Amino acid sequence: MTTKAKRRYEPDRRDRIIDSALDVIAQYGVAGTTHRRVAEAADVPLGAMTYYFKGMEELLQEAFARLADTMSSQLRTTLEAVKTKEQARQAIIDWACSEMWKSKRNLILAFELTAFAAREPSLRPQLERWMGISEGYLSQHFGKSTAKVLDAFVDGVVMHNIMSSNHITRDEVTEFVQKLTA
Amino acid sequence: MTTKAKRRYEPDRRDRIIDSALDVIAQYGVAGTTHRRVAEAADVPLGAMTYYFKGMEELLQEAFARLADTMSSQLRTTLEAVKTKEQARQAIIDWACSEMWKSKRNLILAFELTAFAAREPSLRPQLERWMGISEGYLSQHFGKSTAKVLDAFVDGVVMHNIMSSNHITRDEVTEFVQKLTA
Amino acid sequence: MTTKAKRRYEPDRRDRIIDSALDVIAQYGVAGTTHRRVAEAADVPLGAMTYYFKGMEELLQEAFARLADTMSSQLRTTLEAVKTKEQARQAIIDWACSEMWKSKRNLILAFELTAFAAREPSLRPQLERWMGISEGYLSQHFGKSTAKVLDAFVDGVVMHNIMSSNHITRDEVTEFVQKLTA
Amino acid sequence: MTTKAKRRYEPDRRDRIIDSALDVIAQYGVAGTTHRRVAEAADVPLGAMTYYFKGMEELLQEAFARLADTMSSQLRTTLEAVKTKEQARQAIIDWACSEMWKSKRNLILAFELTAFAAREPSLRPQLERWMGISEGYLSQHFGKSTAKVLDAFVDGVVMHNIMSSNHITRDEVTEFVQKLTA
DNA sequence: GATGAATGAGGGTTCATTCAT
DNA sequence: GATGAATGAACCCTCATTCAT
Repeated sequence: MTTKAKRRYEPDRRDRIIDSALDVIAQYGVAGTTHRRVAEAADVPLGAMTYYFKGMEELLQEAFARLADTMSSQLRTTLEAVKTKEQARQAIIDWACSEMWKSKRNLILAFELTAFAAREPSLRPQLERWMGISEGYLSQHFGKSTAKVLDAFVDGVVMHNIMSSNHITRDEVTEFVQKLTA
Repeated sequence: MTTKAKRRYEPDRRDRIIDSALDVIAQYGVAGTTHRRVAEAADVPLGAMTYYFKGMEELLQEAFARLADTMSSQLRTTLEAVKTKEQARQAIIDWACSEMWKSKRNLILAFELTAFAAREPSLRPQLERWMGISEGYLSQHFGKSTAKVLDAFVDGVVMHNIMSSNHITRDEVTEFVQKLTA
Repeated sequence: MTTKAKRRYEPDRRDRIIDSALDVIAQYGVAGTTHRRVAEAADVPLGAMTYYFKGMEELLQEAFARLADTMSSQLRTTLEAVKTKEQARQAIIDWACSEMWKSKRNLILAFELTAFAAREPSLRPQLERWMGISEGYLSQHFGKSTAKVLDAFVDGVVMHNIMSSNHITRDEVTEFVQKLTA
Repeated sequence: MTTKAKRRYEPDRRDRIIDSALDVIAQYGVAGTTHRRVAEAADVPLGAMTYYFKGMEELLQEAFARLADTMSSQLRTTLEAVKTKEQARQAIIDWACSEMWKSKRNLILAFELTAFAAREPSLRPQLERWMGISEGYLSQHFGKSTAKVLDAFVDGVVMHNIMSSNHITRDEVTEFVQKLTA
């Protein structure tokens, strides 16, 4: 009878909380992320926060872990269909210019994650694995050096395009990927 | 015997506080940066924090402004002696492999800054100016596209080398800078 | 042995806090009323203050609202049994010489309230309602002018008797109420 | 050469500070009266506050003392020309309806003062003297009882007229003063 | 299992006051 | 004498966390 329906039998509350945590981090930064804000964003009672997570730390770690997972799998999806060197070039260009980076949300999260991971050793493996993905795929088609460098190049382009208003176009990316992999 | 010395008439305390703030940010992140921690790091009384700065916001902004300034001027120093295209190549390689990035401190700060600036529009200009420096110098020797891309490449290398344990060597950087600027 | 008892599930804590707030205001003035002092007076943890009240402002407003309520209802009790003009005279005299004003507490609070209300428009309605009560009752037995004036007279007597040591006696009050209502 | 002229040889700075203190009290209440606000209102350096006054307490006391003085002397001026009983009646009516009470400033100050004096015994004598003034003059023309009561009546009228929007008119005051002094 | 009322540590900030100049 | 830079105590308030239900 009350306006606020009781909320029971909700299997993936934990998941929803994690997603909401990422939203809150994107909006307020890790600095401004509080149990209260996340609870409200996820529409769960405050008590649920420490019921599902041992503490703020655990929540942040899981949130960033999920972020890394999500991005990794997107990247993987882009890369795993690759058969030829030319497809590899195309895939890496696609990724650099992906829609994913059009919204600032993901990049902000990536920066927050990076800064956070630098202080939270437990996140390092996840981060390294993520960063290793493209190298893994790329090294099937190019040398190891080229793979590393291509990877770094893409990261740089993404960062550059978000931070600066002087964008690098798809054509420019294409041109230089050609040069790097000639 | 370390009694609390009276501490008056100390010029450039403001400066010391800003430096300490950067130290604290590097260690605890913006999230964990508090007046109390900074005050202790700078060895000034708590009251000094809001005496010298209108509030936490102002302190963070000035800290990041200084960071941007410091890095900018280092970068400028590296680049301004450049006369020939070959020197430009060398300078950019030097910068990518600079000692500056050996300590995680600066990179962590750069990430915190970036994430913070994304939410603090007042920091954007400073950040953009910083990011534009190398492009400015590089475009005197290469085309505009190449300048942008070189810049992104260097950022990517730096980031890659900090985040991943699979480092890109100086030789590799050199090789690919050659290719990009051929 | 006065260890700090655990103190949960205590109904009407909010009420006790409000009462304690009035005590503190009476003793230290609004100027000297702090969360800490009230918390100690009410024997509740400091955190309870802003848990039960959005802020100091809300606490003060509720405290003064209660004061007005309490006094209003006492006044009403005194007046509502009145049937005849003579009873009305008696009631107003009773009120002027009421025990309520023997303790300075209530008068001090009344002054603090008045001064506070002058700057806090949200309290005005409550204050006006309070001031209108006796007029309402009195005007059933005397003219409107007389009601207003009787009201003012009583307020003046009360104030005078608290502030000055040269008291107005009950007999004197009686005599002049007779003259005013003759 | 600076825009802010040095301020020297200013004989009555202390006085100006006291006046400004009353302004600040009227605007913010004793609760909101700080050295900084008074210093700004008086346009004196902050350091002057504790140079001229031992502390906030002393400042408040002197401010309220001056308030009492000012009001007393105005009252005295109104009353001292009185020769006949009729003039005394007129004078007291004038005072009750005086312009002084038209501005809320003075009444607010009076309330703040009263509340403050109740807690600051050192102000009591001043307050009693003030309250005794009109009685002194009035008792030359009426009986002691009547004098006391007239005094209280006037105070009540003033208070009523400020606090309530249901004003007592001059005619009504006149009518009841006649009754009280018949 | 799940909740939300309750707590107290610690946050940013203000301010009366001190004291070297 | 007069100042204002400097201090630290105390302010209000937020929040992660606990625990009785």
